[in-house]
Amino acid sequence: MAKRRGQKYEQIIEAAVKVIAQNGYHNSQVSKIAKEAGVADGTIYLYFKNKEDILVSLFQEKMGAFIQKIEDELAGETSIEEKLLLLIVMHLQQLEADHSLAIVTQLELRQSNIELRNRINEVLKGYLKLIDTVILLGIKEGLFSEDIDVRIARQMIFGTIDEVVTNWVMKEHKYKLVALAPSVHRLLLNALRTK
Amino acid sequence: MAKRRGQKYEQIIEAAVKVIAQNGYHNSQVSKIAKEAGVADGTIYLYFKNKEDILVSLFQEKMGAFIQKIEDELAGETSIEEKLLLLIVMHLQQLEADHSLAIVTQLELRQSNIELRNRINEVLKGYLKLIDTVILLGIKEGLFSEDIDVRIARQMIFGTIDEVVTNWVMKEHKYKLVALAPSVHRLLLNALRTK
Amino acid sequence: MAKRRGQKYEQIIEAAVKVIAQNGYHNSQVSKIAKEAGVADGTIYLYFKNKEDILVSLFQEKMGAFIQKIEDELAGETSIEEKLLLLIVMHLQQLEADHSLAIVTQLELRQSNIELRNRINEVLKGYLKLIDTVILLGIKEGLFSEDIDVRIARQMIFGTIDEVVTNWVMKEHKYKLVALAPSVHRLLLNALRTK
Amino acid sequence: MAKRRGQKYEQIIEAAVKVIAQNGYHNSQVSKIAKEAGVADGTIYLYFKNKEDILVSLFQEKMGAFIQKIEDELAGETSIEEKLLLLIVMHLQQLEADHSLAIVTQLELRQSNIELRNRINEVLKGYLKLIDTVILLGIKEGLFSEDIDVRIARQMIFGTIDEVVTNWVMKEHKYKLVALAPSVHRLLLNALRTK
DNA sequence: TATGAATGAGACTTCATTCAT
DNA sequence: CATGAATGAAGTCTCATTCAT
Repeated sequence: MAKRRGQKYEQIIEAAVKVIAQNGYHNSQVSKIAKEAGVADGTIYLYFKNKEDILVSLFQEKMGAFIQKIEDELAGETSIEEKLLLLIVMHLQQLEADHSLAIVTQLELRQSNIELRNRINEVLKGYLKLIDTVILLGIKEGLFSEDIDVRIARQMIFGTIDEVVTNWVMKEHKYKLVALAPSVHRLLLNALRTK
Repeated sequence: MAKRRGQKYEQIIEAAVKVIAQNGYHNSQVSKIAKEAGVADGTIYLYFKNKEDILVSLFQEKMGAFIQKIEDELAGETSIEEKLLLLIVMHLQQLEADHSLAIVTQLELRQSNIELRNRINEVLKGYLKLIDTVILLGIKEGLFSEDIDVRIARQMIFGTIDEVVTNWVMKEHKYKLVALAPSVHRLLLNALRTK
Repeated sequence: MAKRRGQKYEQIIEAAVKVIAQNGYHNSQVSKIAKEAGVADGTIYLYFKNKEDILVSLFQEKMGAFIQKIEDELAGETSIEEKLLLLIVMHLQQLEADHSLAIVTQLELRQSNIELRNRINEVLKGYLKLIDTVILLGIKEGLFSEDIDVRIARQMIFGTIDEVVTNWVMKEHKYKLVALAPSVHRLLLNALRTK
Repeated sequence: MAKRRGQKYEQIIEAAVKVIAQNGYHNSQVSKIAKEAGVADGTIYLYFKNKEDILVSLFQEKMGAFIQKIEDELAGETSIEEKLLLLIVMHLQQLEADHSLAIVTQLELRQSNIELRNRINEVLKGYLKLIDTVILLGIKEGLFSEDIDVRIARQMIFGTIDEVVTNWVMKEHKYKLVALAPSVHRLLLNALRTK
């Protein structure tokens, strides 16, 4: 099986997001995904090595685009403050724009086994590096304190945004997520800013 | 089945922590836990309604003690700064003291289904309230800004500590966890403090 | 899974022989065997490691008894001629007495993969050694020529009897198998006898 | 689908022998044979009705040539003894000359289902008739005993040679096969010869 | 209370065959 | 003639839970 891209590849990824968001990770049989994608069960295996590969690919595709977008936007901003705000806004925005994807990334994909989790983390590394870049730039420009432990700061930024999104998902998207960006931004900026 | 404490009840809980930490959530069969606990498979069902109930009970027992300890200690402290530091230190300390438990709470139990996750969150509420108390007290005493969104602040505090612990677990406990408390404390305090 | 013996173990073996003889090797699903044995599918796996293990065990059990019987009888006979006749008669007799077993050993079990075939051959070794013993004794007593290549002689004896049985099975047991023993005996004896 | 010979037909047959000898019967998918033959999967079905048809055709082609050769050679010989020797020698020789084919005929094709086995036996009939001819001629000429049961004698001859070849294949061709011909010949001749 | 043998539902994946191009 | 992407049926095995002892 050489991995192939193509229309069906996309169809299956989209179907997987939808089916997993709707039925939960452990109740998302390959046959269900195939049906939703409008292909035969066996066709899945022409595009993916196995079921787990669907999930990893899903995360790679979606997260890849996610990171790329943020990266592109960040390049345009000049001030650190705005860079941080933009990062938060876009993170929240992209997940708010796709409820199914939010459910999958915040809840369902975390039910996977450790091995899959590690592969997901591999993909996440790109995003974490982006965060590091902003922190380091902030320190360099004197906006953030030199004493900051970059690793801990990154864990704070990611941990905070992630927790905010997860709470929103578990509250079943009952409120506007992006609206929380300013509060989050203020807190994180405060945390890092030189006093 | 009337739930009942007893020596075997404890034995099974401890066995579950050990087995899950060692074998992973999805490879921790009831029979394995029973064997580790030194009881027959059927005996499990005299003490727990089903497998999920073992996990919820595990979390309740361990987290209950966890929260209680923190609550007790916090009562003794006077300054907000020290209360926050204590909360962080104890959170890290307790998990660092029990690697198996850390693996189970940070990684394995998150592989459970949504329903179980909700029941776990129910247990977590006690801890989150504790955090809220500290924040509200800080605001009341004028140490923390009045503009703070308490919910977001709580999510930042919990999200940050949780992310720090998870990273430590995934790095296989290669460094001292409590040693990170001051850094975490400084960042979080900064975030909340009136400027 | 520690292999257990017991009533169910026997039941499953017998059911397997019957089902395989009736439906053919490749159409004998575990569920079919379980049903015939009057146990649940899962029960099979309390007694056998996997499906292949049923087949190997089946062969070991049946062939073990088969060889044992022949060995016991042979011990009683004195003359080589009669030993050889007895071996042929018992081989034919035992398979004629159990048509299902004959179908399974002559046709169905040979459809198994090489690995299983090797394990089956391992069991067969006991029988082949028995044949060797007769040949060597015959040579020692001067009845059989010293020039005989024991290995080839053994292959002739086994190959001939096996072919005779297989033909009988494929002709659907239309004639008396043991009735052929004298003819087979005469030919094989002639082949080996000093001239 | 009118069956038709042609370059590709041969290619596919040769590919099947090679693939089956290398990968085993149950691991020889149509796609693997197609790839080895250098044609598309679908092309197989322009030359063969289905997968089984490849195997039967393979056996027919190879065995047909096999029998023809032996038949031709036998015609030239005058004495019965030499005819029998020739038959043995050629049988061993042809399989020794093509290890892949030997593996396929002695081991792999026997893993096929009963139906296929029957069709293979159909092809074998030509060979068995050839053996019968030699036996009958021997009896007619007074070299072989009149008491001989021709069917049993044929089964002995074929069973013996077949067993000898199978043992050679399973010992992974570690010794010279044709070298065994004299021993086999002596035994079989002895068996049949008038005393 | 305690045991542990027995149950049986449920899903991933393979691969021979087809057919539109 | 030739291709190869797509199909979809079908089977082994695991493991939470029960219940007779």
